[in-house]
Amino acid sequence: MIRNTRQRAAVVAVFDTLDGFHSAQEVHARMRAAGDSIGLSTVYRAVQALVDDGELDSIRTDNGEAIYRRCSTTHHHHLVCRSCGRTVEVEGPTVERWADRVAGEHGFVDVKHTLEIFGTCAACHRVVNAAEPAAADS
Amino acid sequence: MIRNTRQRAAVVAVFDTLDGFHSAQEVHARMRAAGDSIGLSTVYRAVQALVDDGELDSIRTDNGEAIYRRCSTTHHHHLVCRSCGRTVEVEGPTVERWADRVAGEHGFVDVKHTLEIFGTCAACHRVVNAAEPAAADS
DNA sequence: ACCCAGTCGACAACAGTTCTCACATGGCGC
DNA sequence: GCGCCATGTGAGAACTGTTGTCGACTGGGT
Repeated sequence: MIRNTRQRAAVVAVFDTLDGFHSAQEVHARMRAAGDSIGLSTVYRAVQALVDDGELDSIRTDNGEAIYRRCSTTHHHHLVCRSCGRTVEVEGPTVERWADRVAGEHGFVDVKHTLEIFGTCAACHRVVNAAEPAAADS
Repeated sequence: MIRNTRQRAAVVAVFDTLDGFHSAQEVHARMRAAGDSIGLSTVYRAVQALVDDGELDSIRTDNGEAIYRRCSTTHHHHLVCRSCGRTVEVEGPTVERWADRVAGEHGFVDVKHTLEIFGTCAACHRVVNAAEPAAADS
């Protein structure tokens, strides 16, 4: 039997107030910061249960950390500055359709995708150029 | 300067004889099994160097392990079956253009992106359906 | 041959995740 | 409402994959 505990509800509540992907550790830190006493293990367990239930979506970051998000939130992607980390959320119906179509053509069902765009934002690009005025290396 | 060492060549050689994705640890084990004395750190370093050079392609498995494979240099994306791991390489000029355009609109330069499509391939979907003929759970 | 920067490899350190186990508690029968 | 007990909790240990450290080694330019 699955019990309805304070902690599990709290984890759900956190994801309700957040948009986008967040790691289990981040959620745990947030709850602790908010004065909510909860164990890290419990966050992991709750998050996994939620993924099992299909209420959360999980992917892995580049460094192997698992991040989760509420499924129902609007689907979007991230445009991340590789220098300062600034993130812009972008939507792309074009991409969604393309991904679904391509997957379908290969007989795949229940399709999800992850797309992250990395670049250097205008501000950081200026800085880099200033630091290396004439990049005539080697 | 990048030196041409026995170990680095050996790692490349291993990937030449393998198809599909393989973890650094697996490559290390394989080399050791083949009587090739090499350190785990060295395998990691070699593999990362190869990824930097664009000679290997890396993604993360579901449990956070990094896996690599020899990769054609042409830019493409992966359509991965979340059940059996079967991978199809797909290309999408549409997506490339979309990503560049969106990034440009936000002032980002030197843009790269990662896109992975996950789904259940036709074969695995049949198996799942067979295993749960009438999903009247609870 | 000599030099030395780049490399190697055993091992330690580290981060994220999972496991353990004693204790707490939700929910059911009463 | 009360008690039982299966289930959940939480602190910390353990585990796993990866990265860092550091003394020894070596490829290759001179």
